[in-house]
Amino acid sequence: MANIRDVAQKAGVSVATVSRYLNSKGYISEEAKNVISKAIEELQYQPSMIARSLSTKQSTFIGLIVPDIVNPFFPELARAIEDVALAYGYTVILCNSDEKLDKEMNYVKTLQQKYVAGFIVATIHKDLELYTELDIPIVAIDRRIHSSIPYIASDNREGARIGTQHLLDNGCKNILCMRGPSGLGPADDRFAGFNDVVKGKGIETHIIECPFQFEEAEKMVKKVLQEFPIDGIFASSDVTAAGAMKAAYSLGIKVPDQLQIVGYDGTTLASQLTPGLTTVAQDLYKIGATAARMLIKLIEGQELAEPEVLIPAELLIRETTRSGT
Amino acid sequence: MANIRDVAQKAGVSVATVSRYLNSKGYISEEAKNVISKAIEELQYQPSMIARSLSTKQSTFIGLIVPDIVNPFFPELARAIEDVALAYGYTVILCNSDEKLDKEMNYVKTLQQKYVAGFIVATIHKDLELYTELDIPIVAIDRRIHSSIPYIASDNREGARIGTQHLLDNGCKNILCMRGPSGLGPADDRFAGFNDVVKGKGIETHIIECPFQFEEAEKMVKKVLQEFPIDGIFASSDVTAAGAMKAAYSLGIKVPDQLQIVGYDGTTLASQLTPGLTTVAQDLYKIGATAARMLIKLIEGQELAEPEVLIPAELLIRETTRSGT
DNA sequence: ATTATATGTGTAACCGGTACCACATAGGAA
DNA sequence: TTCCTATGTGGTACCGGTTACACATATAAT
Repeated sequence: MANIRDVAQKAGVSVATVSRYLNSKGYISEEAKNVISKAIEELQYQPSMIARSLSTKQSTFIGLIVPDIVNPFFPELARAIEDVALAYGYTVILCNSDEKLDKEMNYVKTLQQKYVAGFIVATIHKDLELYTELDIPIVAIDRRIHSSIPYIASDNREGARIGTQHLLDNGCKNILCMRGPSGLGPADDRFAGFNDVVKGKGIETHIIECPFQFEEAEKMVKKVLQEFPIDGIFASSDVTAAGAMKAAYSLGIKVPDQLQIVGYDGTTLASQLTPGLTTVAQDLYKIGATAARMLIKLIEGQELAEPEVLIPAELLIRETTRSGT
Repeated sequence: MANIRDVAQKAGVSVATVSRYLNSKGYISEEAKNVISKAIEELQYQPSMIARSLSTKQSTFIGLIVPDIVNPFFPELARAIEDVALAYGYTVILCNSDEKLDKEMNYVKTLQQKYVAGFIVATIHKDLELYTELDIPIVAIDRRIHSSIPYIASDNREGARIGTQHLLDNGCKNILCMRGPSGLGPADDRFAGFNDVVKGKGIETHIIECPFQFEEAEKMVKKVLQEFPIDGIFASSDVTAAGAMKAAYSLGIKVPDQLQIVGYDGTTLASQLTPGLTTVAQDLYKIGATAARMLIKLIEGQELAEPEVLIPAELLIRETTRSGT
């Protein structure tokens, strides 16, 4: 492949001039521009980003660290990030951490060696020096890392309020809340939102703490349904809501006639279940896109208007709640 | 950050020796090893992959080009690829092509500029010079690109045979085959497998061509179910099978009592539906891991034992077919 | 004693860009 | 005329590694 010196020679100018042309920096005559662009064309020259990175100590790589891309929450996020990254000329490196600290640390180190320009991170590890002491821009998605690190997520508390209110509006009096793992920011926020709405309304509530896992959720819900006359379930993810639907089905409980269910996340899973799952949708694409835009701003040295942005959630009414039928 | 010259100076040796130490190449005395490793420790030295890449014209980046990571088929694949890449010291760059030729070309060019070591590609564009003339290793997953390019996929034809046979074994006499887009390799293979089994058995068959899309599938199936007394459906993806389940539900047709359904892919979706979807599972993780291992072999200059590997598919019997209940 | 071979180390060119600095020229201001 | 500034270009050190080559020295083989 041709290099900048080949281009310079062919065009009859110096490498400095070619470099200026490539970066639109400094003065160049129209004549030089023409002759250089022709040379580039003829040689099919493509500048080496590696050489550029070595020289400028900058790169156009963005490291994306997520727990597991297989979790249906993350692909859409990744997609959004990739889309805006591409638009700005960046490429995305995918890293699965399994929430393990050593994998995260390993990735951060490795990618620093490769001069990544910045990180977008979803992690449960808070206040880590690994992140706070990083000299590269970083933004946190879904889960807050530290007050000094910009954070983008859905407005989980408000979303949970909307979902819970929907259950109340549909006449539920005996509600099961399947909260997510306590200590996990979004799960706590959603649980708080649920409580905000339910408090002091004379509603009977049952709380169980479910991991974001289908089989586990199904089992736990089955037990509760056998014991109590539950007429509404607020699940803190679509996956666990799907587990609840299966539990109801296996007990012969009709959804939504006898039991109404609201999920959370707005993943495609919710739309593909039968009956369609009413769910509080996070605008995952928007979260991802916003995160990417914020990171790129930071990379390019701009100030952030808002160090923390919450994307509103939206209720998608389908067939597991009555007003949807 | 310290560089190799700092290390050399601190250790009292030359950069060449340090480089040899880092790459375990050539002769180095134990004494030199000790003094260098101490210097590296003290300076917290981390070699720059960028500089190394510039010099060697190699990198440890792998470009992964998929149509859309949001398609539930790809995250597991990506995950597997990422896992083995990590184990071998590579990192994965995620690219979504939307099956668009210009996006693919753009990515290939961009990543070449960044010296990626190789590509793993799922594309519908066949026989493209873009890929066949590439001077970087490349492997194709799921869809064949060209006979000269190694290919890893599930054994779609055999998988379809297994799934279809299961329907016959359960007594289906009037089967709807929801085949995927014609011209798409895996879809054609699955359709062929279906025909292999059904041919000459006196079974009534109906064929519709469905995109891999939920709503579309639901609509098309609904129409067919209203017209014909279908008792079995072979869908060529889990997503379209989910659509079929919804169509049956909306018509009051009981699954599996009146209608049995077999999906394809073995995505988590299939396990989370109610009732659980019987499906022909591709071992996506194995496909991805195999692809990554093959690519890395190529990158490292080894020969491939098999230029084409088919991973066997497996029937997961759940509740949409009768032997599963 | 001579030659071959294994072991061990250093010098410096090179990868392909960037950017600082020097230098040239032209036109306008003092 | 002299000085200043805007415009335009070139030479080259530098980024941080790799590696070919030269050059040792020690030991074994002839």
